[in-house]
Amino acid sequence: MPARTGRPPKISKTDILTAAHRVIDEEGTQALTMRRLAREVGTTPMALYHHVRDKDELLLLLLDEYAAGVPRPEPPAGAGPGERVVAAAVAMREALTRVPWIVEVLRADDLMSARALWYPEEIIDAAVQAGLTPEDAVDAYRIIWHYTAGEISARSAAARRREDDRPTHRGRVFEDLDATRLPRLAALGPRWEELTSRDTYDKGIRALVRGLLPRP
Amino acid sequence: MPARTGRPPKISKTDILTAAHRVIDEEGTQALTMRRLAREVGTTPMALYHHVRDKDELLLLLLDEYAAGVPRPEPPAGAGPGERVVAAAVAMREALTRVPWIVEVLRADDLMSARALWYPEEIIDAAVQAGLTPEDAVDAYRIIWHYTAGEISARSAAARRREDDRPTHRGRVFEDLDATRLPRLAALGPRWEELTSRDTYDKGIRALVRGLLPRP
DNA sequence: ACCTGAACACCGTTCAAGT
DNA sequence: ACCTGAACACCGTTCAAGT
Repeated sequence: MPARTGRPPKISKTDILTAAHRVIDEEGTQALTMRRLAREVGTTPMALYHHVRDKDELLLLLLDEYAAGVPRPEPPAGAGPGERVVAAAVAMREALTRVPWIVEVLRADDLMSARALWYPEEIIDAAVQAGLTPEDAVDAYRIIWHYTAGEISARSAAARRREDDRPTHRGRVFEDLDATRLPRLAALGPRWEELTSRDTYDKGIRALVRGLLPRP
Repeated sequence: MPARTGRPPKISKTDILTAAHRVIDEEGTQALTMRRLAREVGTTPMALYHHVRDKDELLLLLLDEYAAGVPRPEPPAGAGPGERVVAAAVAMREALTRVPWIVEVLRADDLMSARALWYPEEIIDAAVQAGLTPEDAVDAYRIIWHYTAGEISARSAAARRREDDRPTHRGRVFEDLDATRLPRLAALGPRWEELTSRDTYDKGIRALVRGLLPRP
């Protein structure tokens, strides 16, 4: 092993990732810029590029770091395959809910940190146990993933909307619905806000499992 | 009606929206910036702010304009409620697929152009016909919406990825899977790309309908 | 009433130079 | 080997002034 030469490092990858994590946790994904991050770790924007190729790579590293902190949970003992799928999906959603920005990074590549692949593994395995072919089990996983990603991103967008309290477009639209063209919505109108703020993830995932797995 | 006074307009809202539409169609959402749009219609960025409050309002107007072009399809004649839900969901997804950027605008506010509310109306109505309470019908619609939004945005992200052909993170991850920890994925590994490029929207929506509506 | 110009406070990234 | 400075080519938006 040759002696390390040249200028000694001032900042490390770890410094960068720690700071990035902090910024995202405190102010959300859109606050994470290379320049902001540089300020946070006390260097110039360009120093960062010596440690990561570009912003995309930074996000991937962040994702990996986060995934490392998610423990692989045990499947519920004595549960049938359907319950195993539900448990894995609920755990996956739970893990992602605290970090909805990840869904945006992930969208292009599915759940692609090697450390988080436990979720698809468990869902696919349970689906095969339930009697699906491997191909159908992959379809089932992808359908569940699409549902989960959609739910998380809708919920985090709704949370953001509640924060800035300017009147929503939705509110204005629901105030003057044409009751003859849209009778159901017009009748539900006053309760729409309340009805659509309920957490229906569980209900949806159970419906999917009922519809996707063969009846026992 | 008083005579119009002052400087005659050089550009109209319609000019702006037409140009915006063109830019998005040709180069995608991320190409639509106020400055770029100004160049396109032949003015300064600031002139635009005389016609729209800000970029968000512009996106909402664009959404509305697009929704106006989506005809209200007839529910399939003689079909049961389950088939009506499937048909409406498939039509909704079809309408959105050509304009995936809309899903991002929509995410915060559900399907909130008054002109596109036919989709939730039809889905909720069919669900009530099938025997659900209005509350359960709203849940069913939202679950279907989350699934649909997730599917569309995953698919459009995948399409974008296919365009720039640098090797994907996913590819690298799937090359060295730990077969003892993740046996199912390791076995599927070589076929993952092929298996996850299939269109499974229909399969998912049918599973949801089976799982959400009471059995006939 | 409508448009312009200059300005503010930002982005990600490249490139050449410094220690 | 690692960091810096200046620069490029962008953003959305405000504000004061012009026609």
